[in-house]
Amino acid sequence: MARLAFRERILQVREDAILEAVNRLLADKGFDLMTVDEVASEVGIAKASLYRHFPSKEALAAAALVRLLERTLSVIEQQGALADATPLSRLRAVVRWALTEQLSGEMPALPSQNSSLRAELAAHPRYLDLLTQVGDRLGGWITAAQRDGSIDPALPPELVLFTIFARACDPVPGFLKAGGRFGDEQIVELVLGSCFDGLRARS
Amino acid sequence: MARLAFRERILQVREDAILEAVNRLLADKGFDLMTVDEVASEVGIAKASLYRHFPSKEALAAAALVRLLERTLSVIEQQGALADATPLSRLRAVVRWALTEQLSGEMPALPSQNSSLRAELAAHPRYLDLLTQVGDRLGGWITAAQRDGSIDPALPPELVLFTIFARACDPVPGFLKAGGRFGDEQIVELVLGSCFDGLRARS
DNA sequence: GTCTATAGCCAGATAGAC
DNA sequence: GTCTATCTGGCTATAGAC
Repeated sequence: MARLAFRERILQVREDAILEAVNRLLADKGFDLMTVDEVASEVGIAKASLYRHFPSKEALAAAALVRLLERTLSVIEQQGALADATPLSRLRAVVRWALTEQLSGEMPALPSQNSSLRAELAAHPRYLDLLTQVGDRLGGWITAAQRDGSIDPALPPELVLFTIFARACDPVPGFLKAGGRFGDEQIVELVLGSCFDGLRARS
Repeated sequence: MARLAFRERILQVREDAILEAVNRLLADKGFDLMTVDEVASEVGIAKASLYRHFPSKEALAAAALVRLLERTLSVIEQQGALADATPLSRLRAVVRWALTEQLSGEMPALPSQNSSLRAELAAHPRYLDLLTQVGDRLGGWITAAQRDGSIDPALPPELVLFTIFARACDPVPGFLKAGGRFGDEQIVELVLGSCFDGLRARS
């Protein structure tokens, strides 16, 4: 019994290593260009062994995205636990986290419009459930921020939610980093500012 | 001689048809998922004939992107010719055009980070030249708008330029469209507003 | 200069030994 | 359960007939 649990722990650790590699590769090249061979060699196991853990390349990516949503939820819960935070400061903190992850190469790219991954995700109950949870939590803060007047009450809440979501795959941080004039923290604050404050001057 | 010119016109028309098909497919599935077979069948010619016009799949996509930049420049010049326009209104108009193109499925997706297309584009003189021209023209308006106080003078001009560029591949319009609650014109104005005015309320 | 047919390659998935 | 070796299919690119 103890041996079995030990075995399961080993498996768990290996799956974590697999998903971390997938996560990095998804961030680096995206789903289409990521090959299962690369994943296997990065983890240091044979491709056939990967297919013992996950039935397909799509399932592999879906599991990595589920892991990402779980991490996102934990960030959200952490923010929710802060006693003196406002709805707006919580939203900003979540976006700041997403931008930081993206700049350190740990934020998977969105699957392209017509990818086989999209179909798999649309039928993946756990993924959809987590996505809904993230949307609900953020949505609650958004409407609260609109009630307290910090976020423009005239904006449809979906627009705000999607705009926040989209920061996770914003190409602007990468452009700024390629320019070389700014450090990562500066980039995060610049993009964060442009997202919430806009490009127009505030009087 | 007249026959030769005629022949060239035919070729030109065919190449236009090819590039339009490529443009649509790039918008729909992106470079990696677009196959040369699809392009050929959409145009109604054989794949081998395509390779008479363009030496590779990358060259095909590069030509479509050059065409996109040429269209962009013509929009810019059209805006520049308006006598009573302000720098800010010109920038808004260009972003509005890009969002409209994207919503009607005619804005190619950015090549993914590690694509073979990136390498080809980085060595494509005409592409780079056009990109610089677009950047210079928009950059001029941006600094002018910062001088007249309509765009926040504290923002680095690159940030503004990249943020404007990035609207062309913003996933938010697609999300809003999928939601079904808004028409295309509404979506364009909403995203345009969130880009320039930000999410926070303006007092 | 357009077609059909095919070469050559590469990636996802699997068989079968251990 | 992990490995090596292989199958299979699809894609880019080209050869060769007309």
